[in-house]
Amino acid sequence: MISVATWNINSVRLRMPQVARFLVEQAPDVLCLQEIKCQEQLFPYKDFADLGYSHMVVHGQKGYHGVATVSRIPIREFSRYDWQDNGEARHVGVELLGPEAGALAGMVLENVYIPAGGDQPDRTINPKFGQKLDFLERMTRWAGALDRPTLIVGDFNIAPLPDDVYDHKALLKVVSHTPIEVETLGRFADAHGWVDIGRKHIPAPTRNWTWWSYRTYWQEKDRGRRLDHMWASPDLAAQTLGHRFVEETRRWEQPSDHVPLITEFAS
DNA sequence: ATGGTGGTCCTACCA
Repeated sequence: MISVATWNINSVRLRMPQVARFLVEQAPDVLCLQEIKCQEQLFPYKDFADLGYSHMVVHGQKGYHGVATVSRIPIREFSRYDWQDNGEARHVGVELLGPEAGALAGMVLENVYIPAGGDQPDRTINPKFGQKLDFLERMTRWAGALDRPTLIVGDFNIAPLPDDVYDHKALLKVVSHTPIEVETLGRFADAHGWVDIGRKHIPAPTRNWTWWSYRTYWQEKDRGRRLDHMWASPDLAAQTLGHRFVEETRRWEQPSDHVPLITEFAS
């Protein structure tokens, strides 16, 4: 069995103790991080190596965004797309290398941080919302040309299903759950036949939220959303053995506002 | 619940 995890960590340097605890307790073979919020030369390479994750591919940026994939299995950088066409570090892809990767050797693992999109769901008054939709359109064109088993994971910043939020009707006009975002994400899904691993193993309407606001009011009400996802090519999806999200990390000291997801594959 | 909290890096910007 090989396990792959994803976590929007909201500063990897600040939260390295939580990351270490997660790696020790859950022991995924590969971890994809989003919002590392540091340049590549400031990434805590030694901390990960000391934990056994000696293979690292980092796409960093000063202060904002940034993604990294760390692994106990050999990996090599495969891709680094700028789907927003503005230089922000929101993607890195790796290839899993054998023989440690077993049946997953040659699998491509794409780690993405889709833009949040600002507050107003109208591209004419909020350019960030337009950039989010354009980012998804570029991903869709890319996905239509894929020709090898791929797992795409990360913070999609969209909760697509009615049961992916605490109140479907109340959130229809809130960025992350608007019909235009859900439809645009749906076209991305159709472009490759992606399988939503979270909902394959935890079907709706069972709750599997991955994000809770830091704001006190929302936390007290326990109002979350499923913004983080792991989507697999159809052939790869047939190899999944299990999937879980580790909600308890949201209650740890000085937590990220997102929780990690883990998928297990037959190997 | 148009208020509110938290990150980076020092002044706003991003989520």
